[in-house]
Amino acid sequence: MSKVRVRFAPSPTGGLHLGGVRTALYNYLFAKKNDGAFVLRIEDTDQTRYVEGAENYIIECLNWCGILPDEGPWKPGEYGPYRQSERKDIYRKYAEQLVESGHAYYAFDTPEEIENLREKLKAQGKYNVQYDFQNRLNMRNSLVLPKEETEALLKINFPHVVRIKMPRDEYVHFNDMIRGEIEMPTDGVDDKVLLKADGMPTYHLAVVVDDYLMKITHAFRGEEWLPSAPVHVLLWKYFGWEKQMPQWAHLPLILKPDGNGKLSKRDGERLGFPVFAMEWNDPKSGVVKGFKELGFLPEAFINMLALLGWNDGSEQEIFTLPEMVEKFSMDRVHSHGAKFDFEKAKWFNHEWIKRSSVERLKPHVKRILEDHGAVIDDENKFEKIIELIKDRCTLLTDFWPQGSFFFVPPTEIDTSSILPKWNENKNQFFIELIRSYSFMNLWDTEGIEHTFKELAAASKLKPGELMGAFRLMLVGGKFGPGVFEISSVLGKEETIRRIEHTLSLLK
RNA sequence: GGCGCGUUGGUCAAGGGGUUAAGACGCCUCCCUUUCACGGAGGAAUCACGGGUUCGAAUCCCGUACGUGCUACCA
Repeated sequence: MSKVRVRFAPSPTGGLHLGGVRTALYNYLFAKKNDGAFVLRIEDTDQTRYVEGAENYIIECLNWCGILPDEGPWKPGEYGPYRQSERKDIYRKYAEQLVESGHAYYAFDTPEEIENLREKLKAQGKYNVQYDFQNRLNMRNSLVLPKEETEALLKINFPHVVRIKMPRDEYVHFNDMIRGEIEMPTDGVDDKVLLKADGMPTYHLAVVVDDYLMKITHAFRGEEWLPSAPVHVLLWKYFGWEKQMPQWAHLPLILKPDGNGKLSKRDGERLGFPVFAMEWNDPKSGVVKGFKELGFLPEAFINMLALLGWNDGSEQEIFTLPEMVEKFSMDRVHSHGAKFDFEKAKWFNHEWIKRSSVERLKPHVKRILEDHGAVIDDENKFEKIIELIKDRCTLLTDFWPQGSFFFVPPTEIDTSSILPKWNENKNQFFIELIRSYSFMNLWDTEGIEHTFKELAAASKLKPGELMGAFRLMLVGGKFGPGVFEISSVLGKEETIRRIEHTLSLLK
């Protein structure tokens, strides 16, 4: 058997959304699992939808996810070029080959003429308004025109397209790795344009020619392609490449969390969660944040995505990329769509943060804290802080609200929570605490706690009555790790300073 | 409208003739913690509907409903 080769073939038309990343991920997993090659092919045949910068952005996203392809426009292998626009000259020859063999034809109809056909058929009450076997003989194409006229039109380069001549009353069979044997009637599909008037191929022609030329063995794409699959299968057959046709797998859709339909960029804006992997700056509509900017770890992001439509049959939900490579199989991918659940996505991230080492988290957290103006001058302290608060961070961005008090004294100290029970005894306790603390030489958690509790006992106060206040002084609120640990990280001077500050507020 | 694909708690899902129908998210209760989380123990909640086949159906078959996709010189 020949070497496994798969491809991810996005159009550079905008941000890379969840569904796209998942398709790329499944391609990656399948390729690695089978010791094959993962190819990136840019499908930029629609020049009207082309967006500057989208290609590099896609590569950056894949890189962030850790699933960079083995071949692609930036890293050519032996099957380039990897942009379809740069392969333009290849396609015409194949389209003409099809015309010669009688499986395709030239069509000279202008867009207006086709529109007229649609209008006419609609007026007749017909629902199937298609350029197909029922109508093609009424149109201006090489099927009805005399041979000389066709040739004359081609000679003067009259705008034309090449259309496939879909057979009538036939069934196309093929095997889908997820859905099994599929049988589809050819009647339902119209005579798809294969080569456009501008000389560019449509998806239908390009995908077949390129998959063939690039020796693709397995072709994975979204479920939305299923209805036109007969066109592609027929093309493989008409070209005489049937034996090399890749194994198909049509991936389930990722759906909106609430209503119905495919997840779209708009849904993210509407429901308040990202749909892109990384921030995308659209030339027209502006900047849209991605999972990365929101504080997702790439490991968590792809883990979550992989499980949206696949599982290994066990109860395991947290997988590293190598684990997924090992466990992945296309026949365990679902045949039905899944609604995206942002809450669950965040759970994956939380799990990953909890399980990640301080070392792994360090660069991310450092960036986030420094963005808020924190100065990290003590590596040991910094590591200790991460260790102390990582369990309570769902997103990487939470490290700031959860840890800012380590770097900056709390600006808001809500004394109202302790004021009702505040009295002179407590005030006196903290005054003495400052004194005791100032005499301490070894500033460690145990010592801080011991001193605190001993003094509390001497003052005939319960530690519980005092710790809330102590926490408030250090943190500014009712949250965070143990107070004595916080104090030990903060240092003696800073601890005393914060006690004094709050005491002054309570006067 | 036509054609395709699908349907297990609110969501992700395991299970593919005999199960008390796993597990996870979310929600609720309790424990731990003199904070907030983490962690632990519980709880509520599911086989779309109707017919078959079968001793027996969530599981196989047929309908229906619902959802979703396609129906472009877009991918």
